[in-house]
Amino acid sequence: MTQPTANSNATSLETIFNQSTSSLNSFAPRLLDWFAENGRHDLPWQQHQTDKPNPYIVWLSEVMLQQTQVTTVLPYFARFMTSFPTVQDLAAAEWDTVAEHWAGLGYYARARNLHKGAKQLVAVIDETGDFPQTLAGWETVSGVGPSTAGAIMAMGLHRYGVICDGNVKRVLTRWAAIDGDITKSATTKDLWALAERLTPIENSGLFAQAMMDMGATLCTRSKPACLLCPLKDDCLAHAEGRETDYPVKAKKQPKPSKFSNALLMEDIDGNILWLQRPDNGIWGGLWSLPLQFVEKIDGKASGQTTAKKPDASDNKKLEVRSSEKVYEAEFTTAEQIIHEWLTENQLVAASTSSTLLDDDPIKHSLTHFHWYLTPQKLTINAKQMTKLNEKLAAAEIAFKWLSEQKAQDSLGLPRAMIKIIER
DNA sequence: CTCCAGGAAA
DNA sequence: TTTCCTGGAG
Repeated sequence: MTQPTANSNATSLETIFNQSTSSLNSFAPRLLDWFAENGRHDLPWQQHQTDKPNPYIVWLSEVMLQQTQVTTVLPYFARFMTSFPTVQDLAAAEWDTVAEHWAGLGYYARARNLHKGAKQLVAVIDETGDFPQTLAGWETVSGVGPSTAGAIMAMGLHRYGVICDGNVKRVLTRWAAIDGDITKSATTKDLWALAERLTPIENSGLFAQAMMDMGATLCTRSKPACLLCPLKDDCLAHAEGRETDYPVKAKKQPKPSKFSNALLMEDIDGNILWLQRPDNGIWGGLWSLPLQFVEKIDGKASGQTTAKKPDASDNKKLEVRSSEKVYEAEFTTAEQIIHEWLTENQLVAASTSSTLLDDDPIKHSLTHFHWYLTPQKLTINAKQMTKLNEKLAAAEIAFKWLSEQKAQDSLGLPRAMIKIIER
C-alpha cells in the first residue's frame, strides 16, 4: 500500500536523515524498551528512578564524563560527592583542594570551569532560589556546552533536553549511514537535527541515558554487538556490514615531539621544589616539577623508533635558543626565572658532571604532541635556595618545597609527575 | 609500543 | 579550527 500524501510529504522533508518516517518514529520506543531490559540502572549519578532529581549530581557527573569513561570517573565522582556533597560546598572550596580531587582525570580546564561554575550556580540559587531551569541558563555556566546542558535538562531536571555527544554521534552515523566528516560543523549540525528528531518530548532523560548506554555497551567503536541491538533491522551501516566505517573522521596529522628536562631540585632537608602552573595551557592550575625546554621536532621522527635522549649538547642548544622566540613560547614565567638562576649558578653547565644526573626520559603523549621528560636531580645549598625563593616570591609564583610523598598526597599532580616520582 | 576517543573554550 | 590529558584497544 502506498503512503498517504501527508506522509509522503513528511518523508521527503526527512530524506536528509536517510531513514523513513516509520523508522524515525519507532527509534525511541525500540531504544527505550531495550534500555528498560538491558541498560545500566545502577550508576551512582543516575536520577531516572527518582521524582526529585538532583541537578548538582548530574552536572558534576556530566562534566567528569565529558571526555572520560564511566569506570575511570566512578572513584573520582565518589570522592567529590564525599568532600563536596552540595554545590555550595564545591563553590566554597579552595582551588587547590578541587585540583587535588581532580588530579589524574585530565583536561584540567574542566576542573577550573567546574569550580567557577559552582560559584556561578550558587549565585543563581541565591538569587532565584533554585538551579537554572532552562537550556540557555545552563549554557551560560562555565564548562557546560550544548550537549552537557541538554543532558542536565533531561536527566538532572526531568525536563526536555537533547544530547549529541560522541556516543550519540557513533550510533546515529551508523544507523543513518551519515558519511560526512563528524569533525566538520555541517555534519555536526545534521547530527544534532537528527538527534532532535529522534528524542521523544516525554522521557527525553531516559532516552539520553539509553543512547549513552547503547553507545558505551553495544554500539562500540570496534566490535559492536549488533545482534543484541534494537536498531539492527533498519541500521544502514549494519545492512552493508560496514559498522566500523562510521563515524567518518579526517585523518590526524602526525604529532610533533617535545623534549624537556624535569628538575628534581633537592634542598638540604631532602625536599623538592614544586611549581603551580599558570591557569592556561598544559596542566593549568596543577603542580609540576620545574621543566626546562630542550627542543621540539616536527611530525614523526623519521625512521627513529626510540626516544631521543637529550644530552649535554642539547643543553648547549638551550643556551643558544634561549635568546630566540622559542624561549618565551616554551617556558612559564617561573621556569624562566629558574633557568636564569641555574645559569647564574652555573648549574646547567655542570650537567655533564655528577651534579646533574641524567636518567631515561618518560614519554607522555598529549593530544597534539609527544612529550619526553628527562628527570634530572640536583642538590641546592641553603644560600642558593634562599636566593631562588626570593626571586620566585618577587614574581608572585606559587611554589612549595615538599618531599615526593607529601607532594603526591597533598598537591594536584598530573599523571606525568606521578610517573616521574614513582621512578 | 602506537593509535584512538572525547566537549568546551578560545 | 586548535588546544587541552588519560586510559584502553589494537
